[in-house]
Amino acid sequence: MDMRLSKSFIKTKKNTPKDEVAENAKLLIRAGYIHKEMAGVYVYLPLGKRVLENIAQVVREEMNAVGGEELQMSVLQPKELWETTDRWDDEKVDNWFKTKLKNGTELGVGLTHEEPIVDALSDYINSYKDLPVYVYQIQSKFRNEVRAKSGLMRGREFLMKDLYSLSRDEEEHERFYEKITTAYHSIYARLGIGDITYTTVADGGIFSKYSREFQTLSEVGEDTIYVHEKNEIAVNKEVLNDEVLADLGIERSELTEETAVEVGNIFPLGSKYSDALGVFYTDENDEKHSIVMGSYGIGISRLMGLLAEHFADEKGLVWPVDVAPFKVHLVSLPGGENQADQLYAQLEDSDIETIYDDRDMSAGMKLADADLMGMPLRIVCSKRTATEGKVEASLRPTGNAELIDTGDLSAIQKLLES
RNA sequence: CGGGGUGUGGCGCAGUUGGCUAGCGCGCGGCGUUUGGGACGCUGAGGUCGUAGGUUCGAGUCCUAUCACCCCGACCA
Repeated sequence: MDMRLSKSFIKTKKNTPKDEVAENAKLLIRAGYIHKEMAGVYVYLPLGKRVLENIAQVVREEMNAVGGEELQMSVLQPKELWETTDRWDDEKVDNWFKTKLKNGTELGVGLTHEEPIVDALSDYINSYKDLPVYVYQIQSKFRNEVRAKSGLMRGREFLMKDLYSLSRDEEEHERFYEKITTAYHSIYARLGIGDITYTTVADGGIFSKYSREFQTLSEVGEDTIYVHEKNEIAVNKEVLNDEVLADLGIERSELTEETAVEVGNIFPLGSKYSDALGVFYTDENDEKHSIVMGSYGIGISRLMGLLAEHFADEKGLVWPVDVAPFKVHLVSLPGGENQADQLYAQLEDSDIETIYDDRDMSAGMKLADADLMGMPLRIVCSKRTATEGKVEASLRPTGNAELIDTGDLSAIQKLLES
């Protein structure tokens, strides 16, 4: 992909709109990653789109690894399905976006997909041989939040991965529940927040005693959790009581209070939805059984906001390598244009994704932009480096510069892996 | 949905007790000089002041309504 800044419409900004307060949105707007369409609704510009895709890809790989099959549900949903499970009423679920067909038929705009998933899969599930089934999608969700805030962290339209499991019994469900907990941790580890993300005991709703949240420590979080450092778990403030402590076999005094961002939540659903929608399976003896379900969410766009804000420094964004829209930010300064052109061609031929700042602008502005945009590795070509037959490489997190031989792609690769 | 606040060129802001042609910085176009940390000179384009009513000789400024946005709270992935 040719990504020369001189040809792209992307531009950085010095000022951010004054009505944007959340640090993640401010940074991403200034750096040219997103555009604010309205409160809680953002447009993903080319750079932002690539970040979103990269995060989604990490999630996708881990979901596939535990047997997930990706599909895409519809955003428009029929009212009847939700009436079956008594979730259509605004009294029950108050953040629906609802709309109507020309003939007056009411429709829901997807905010979650338990009912439609069960309904769609009912065509394919009859026997015990058809189970278990693990399906997921990565799709925009719409929720009519009374108050959008915190930039990408709480929008009205947001990208989410939701997986649904349909198992033969509690035991089979349990096994998958544990497996996906492990998969979630792999995801957070790959995104660079593994060490500050805790499996957290949270409210289980009506289906089970507890659900599991995945909470990442961050001052910008909306949740308060109590971390048990030794056991590497946490308890959401909402459910912190003697009973929970007893269930977990821990003491109140061992917990420390932290602020965190919910980056995932997994729920045991029992057979509420499958029963209500009349979807069962028959076993070897031709006996009818309920299907045990679970649902598993990860907010992709929220993660983007969190990562943007978490890794940023006073100069701008700092992306983890796996998430960065481009791995290398190549900058040409006067006298280094030819050297940079050549290197760009080489990088293009290899699979090292590179954004090339070939604009005719002052050095200070180009270097500041490179910092702001936050690619992991910056390479500068200038009169100085061209004369020496070297290029200057510096890693964004540290800023430490070193000279490497022109065209030494393996040195570049090595730096990216460090 | 309760409380608080803000709407003036693309962005950030100023605009006096109502007064004359609505300013400034950044950004943008042209020309020239510059070039390792957000360069400079000259020059130019761009706004019926959120919207709709009203008061007044006269409204960015006062009144009413309305819309949008932000913050705190409640709620939520």
